[in-house]
Amino acid sequence: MTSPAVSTRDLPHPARDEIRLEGVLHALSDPMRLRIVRELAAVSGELTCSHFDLPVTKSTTTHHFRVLREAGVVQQIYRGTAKMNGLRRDDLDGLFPGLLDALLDAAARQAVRLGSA
Amino acid sequence: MTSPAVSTRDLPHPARDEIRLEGVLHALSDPMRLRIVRELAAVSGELTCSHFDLPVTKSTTTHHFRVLREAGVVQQIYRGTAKMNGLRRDDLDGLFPGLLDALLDAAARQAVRLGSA
DNA sequence: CGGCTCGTACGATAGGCATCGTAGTACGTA
DNA sequence: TACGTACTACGATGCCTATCGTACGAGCCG
Repeated sequence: MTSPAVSTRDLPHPARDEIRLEGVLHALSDPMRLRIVRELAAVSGELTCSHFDLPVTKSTTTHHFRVLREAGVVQQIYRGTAKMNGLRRDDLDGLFPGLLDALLDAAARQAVRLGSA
Repeated sequence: MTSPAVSTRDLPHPARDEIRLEGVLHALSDPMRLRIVRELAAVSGELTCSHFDLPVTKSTTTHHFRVLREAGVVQQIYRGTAKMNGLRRDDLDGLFPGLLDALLDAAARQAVRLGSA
């Protein structure tokens, strides 16, 4: 090896300029993925895949994370056996200022509206 | 007839409380529908279905308008043979403040980024 | 080394959906 | 009434996708 990479495996991410609004909206139109993004935004850091306790199998969870990554919503890197996930907030805010916050706020409002008394 | 309705045909719309964020995002994740919404926002009024010159057949156009209506994004009423379409801006702004503007701004920025020099 | 955990890959399946074409309905007008 | 316009309904088609199960690979630990 010539470079001390974090891991031997690396994952394809779209460049900032390749991120499409339609793709982002489609990625966020799935309840599971919207939930993942909300949790990531709440901690404003990185989380492992296994941190999320979703009501689907691990195969499906992997699929959702890939959709989010390929849409440019999250960034993923391997760290040992774990895979860390983080929101691409800088890129999204740069491309679509205010959009992510508006989406998160909308999701939070809907959660309050539907989930509580 | 007991009521002077605008038309004999009426179209089912979701009530404001029934509008779901995921549905709105899904509706807007299609390029055709995003384009329709952008045009509606630009005129801030009502437009007929036939006003839109989309690169799809009229069947498909009807389908897209129905998706937008059932998601709660647009409101439709018959006026004679024409069907008028308008954004449900008040309802969307009430449920998700700032979201629609952020989405329209994001779409405009992407259009500039992709479409012009 | 042996096993354990985390995550992936692949195939299958079932459902959704964007698109089309054709046939039909509602409304206005000559 | 007869015709034209605006939109709809329905069926077909092909693609995408959310889900699962099983088998596998990569890295840690005893």
